[in-house]
Amino acid sequence: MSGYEPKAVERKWQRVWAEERTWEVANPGQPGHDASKPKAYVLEMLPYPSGEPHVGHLKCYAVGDAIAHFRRRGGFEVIHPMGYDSFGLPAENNAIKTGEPPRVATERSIASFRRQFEEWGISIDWSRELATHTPEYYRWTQWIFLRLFERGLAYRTEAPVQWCPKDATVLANEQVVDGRCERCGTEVIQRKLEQWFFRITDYADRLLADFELLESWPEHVITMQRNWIGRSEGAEVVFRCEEADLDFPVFTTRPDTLFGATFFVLAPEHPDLERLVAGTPAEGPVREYVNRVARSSAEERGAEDREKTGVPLGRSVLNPVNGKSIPIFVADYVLMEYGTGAIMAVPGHDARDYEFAQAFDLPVERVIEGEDPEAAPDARGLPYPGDGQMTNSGRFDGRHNREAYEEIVTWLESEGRGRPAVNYRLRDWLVSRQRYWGAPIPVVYCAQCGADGAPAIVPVPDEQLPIELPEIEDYAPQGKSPLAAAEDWVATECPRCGGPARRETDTMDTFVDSSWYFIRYLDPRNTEAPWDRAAAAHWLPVDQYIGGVEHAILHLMYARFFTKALADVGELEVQEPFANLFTQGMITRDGAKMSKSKGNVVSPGDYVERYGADTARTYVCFMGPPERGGDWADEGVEGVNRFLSRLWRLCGEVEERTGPGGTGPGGSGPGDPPAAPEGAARELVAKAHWAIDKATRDFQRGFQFNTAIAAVMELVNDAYRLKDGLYGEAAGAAAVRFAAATAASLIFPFAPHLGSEVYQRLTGERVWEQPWPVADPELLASDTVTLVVQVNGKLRDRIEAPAEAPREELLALARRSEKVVRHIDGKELVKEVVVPGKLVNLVVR
RNA sequence: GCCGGAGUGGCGGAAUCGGCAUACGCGAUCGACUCAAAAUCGAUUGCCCGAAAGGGCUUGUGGGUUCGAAUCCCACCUCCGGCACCA
Repeated sequence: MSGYEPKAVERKWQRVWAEERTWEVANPGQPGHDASKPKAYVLEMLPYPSGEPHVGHLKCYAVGDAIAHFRRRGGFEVIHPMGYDSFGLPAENNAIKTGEPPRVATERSIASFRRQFEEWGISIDWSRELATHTPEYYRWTQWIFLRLFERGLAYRTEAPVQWCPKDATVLANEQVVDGRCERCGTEVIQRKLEQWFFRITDYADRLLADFELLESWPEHVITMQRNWIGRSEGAEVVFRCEEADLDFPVFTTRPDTLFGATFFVLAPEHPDLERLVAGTPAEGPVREYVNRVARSSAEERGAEDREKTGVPLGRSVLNPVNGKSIPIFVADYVLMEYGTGAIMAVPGHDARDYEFAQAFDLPVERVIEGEDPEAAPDARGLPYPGDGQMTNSGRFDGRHNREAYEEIVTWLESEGRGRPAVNYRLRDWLVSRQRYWGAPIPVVYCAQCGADGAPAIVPVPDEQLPIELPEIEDYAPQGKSPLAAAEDWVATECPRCGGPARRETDTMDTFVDSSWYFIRYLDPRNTEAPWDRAAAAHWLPVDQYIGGVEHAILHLMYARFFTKALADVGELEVQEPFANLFTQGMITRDGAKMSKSKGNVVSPGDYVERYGADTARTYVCFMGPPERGGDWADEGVEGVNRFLSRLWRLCGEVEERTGPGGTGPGGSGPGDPPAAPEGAARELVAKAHWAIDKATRDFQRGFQFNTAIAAVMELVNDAYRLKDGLYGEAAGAAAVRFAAATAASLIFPFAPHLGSEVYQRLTGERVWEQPWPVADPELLASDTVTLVVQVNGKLRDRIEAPAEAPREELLALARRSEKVVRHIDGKELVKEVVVPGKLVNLVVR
């Protein structure tokens, strides 16, 4: 066995795994299914295939694969599939630029991803591979759309939506970041358009409540989703405008401050504005203001510290609690998207309303006693957002606001002027896109079936699915989907009346595709149904999901919504898709996010080529705790490569000095530890058991791979330190062989090729077929311990002491120490603290 | 502003229950091997004083609890992430 040449070794084992289909698992009832084992579904987020995989992919799949291997050897039947999220804008934008059809570029990229995953040696069940852009897959995406449509969970309506002018498509709220398109960074504009939505808001409460059902998710991901859903409890209160004969409901979380409402504000987009000011002197100024707001960007409007602007309407509403008439304004600090697009303004107890009142010289009234010394610019200590005794509030005066809260709402309800209400920040999920490279929405528009001049929306029957994407020439969007140009495809027959109809030309957001792929893996070749229910019931939920934290809201929330909706439709038996979630941190280079423009992109392929996949994989797991980010350092890669080479050479030396590993079965065969080791042999065998124990606990405790790998490094270091004194006798040689085989076994989840090779050479066995090793508690314990002796809490000496020594003996040992004597001599001993097996602390004065 | 997370050697990081701070890796220095270099093997490596023995200091800052604090409590500072005119 010569020097460590990863290429040949890695290819050798990859061929074995491919030929023997080592990582394939069968569904219950199929041949090859092992019903004796508990199942474990280990899944990494599927990649979006664009270009080549980057280091983020390497880390995600290296981490996931380590978990999959650990679970397999822990006795689980592990399903570990792979697929591609292959619809989406980048491929289409590339098509617009180059004329190359998106399918061609996408499939080329998929081939490249698949090749690299194989080169990395990821243990994937390739029989379950899928790609979301294939008709075999999106047929069922469309099928699910129809189930949601039947239930009223998919609907089409006109609404103000976020439009990206560059990508010429609408975006989901979640895809707008700081007023800009998440993908291309272009400022989005608001447009009023007919679009398709999924009614995710119906599930807001369940999405919140069912965090309870999750086993282990990072707390911050749950918090982010909770904030995104943004549930607030309060009341809806109706303010009446007599002059215009209009009722204005508002949402408030503070009905206890109703008596302090001194004005009223509508959002510039409020539909009743026009009616309120038509033919009045305010008409001109209001229209001008609304237009100015409409022209301003979301970014400008949302800017912090922005001065409050607005225009009075010259109209007023009645405060339902005291009948006071208060003026109406239009102002852009009120958002049409939240609540009812109208607010009651309580400047005495709300900072924003206070600012507006200052700018427009409006009265500020106190209705809650108390003050906030920091936040209050006003001499009276207003605005005061806190709690306290009510005042200026009619019959509620003197009551504590929290106590009176419900009573006020009940009273309003009895008057017909209000009711308890809950509001969410979450909006319905806008799923239609005016783009080509996505799953067509399976409905047609039929004028004949329609009424009042509006065509009817007719769903395509299941048996006509999939509605396949037509081939087209020009992928550039022109404000409507490029599909609209495929006239032959658009013109169709109404499945209901048989008359002429036109197909929907929008396609679905790619997040729809990725909201259910983890179920399709369970039965990926089914042509009769999206999945077999028994198969889904067996494998779901995903036991361990792994991916980037950037999907904390979008993908993870959509997938949760889909799972619940599909359970409601009767297709699934679980309420939550992912029982445990692990989010890996991002790898940076020179402290910066990798990007082509910065020229700091690390290509995994280069490192796999130079050092081998095992080194690259082990390195990304060794950089630091995998949930945290880390900076890529070439020196670190070399350090890991050095360690793997050391293990490799140790294996070669063991073979040379003690003969080749047998091919016999286990038992007391090669690679087993000596029966009763003594001295250095015992020390090394004990170290191996320590490493087993440490690595096992690190795996179980949140995947602390960096310290698990460090433990194996320590084992190899000790083997190097001790080996030359051990080869001479049989027990010593067996100890070295056992140490090296154990290191191979423990490193296998990270470096599967080297782990397999070394383990086989030393033991004749296939490491992945061996159960995960178990540490022998007897070898973990040692006869003596290092007793730490402190004087007044300061370390003064370390003494070897019998592990089981009683308190008195430890104290005697401590007091006898010269180094200790020096510090206690001539002083009064005040206290003696003894922690058996660990430490003695002598307190003197 | 609100909600999370984190501050430990020259660097990445470890210390899992309040008990040896700095495991492991990188880097650096020295030695062995070599004609030489690389590779490899071995030793040293928190800071300060000291020739040494030894002593003092050290986990963002300041205080507290405790025989004992990186770890618990209080106040503050800095950095990172998320949300942000959400009524």
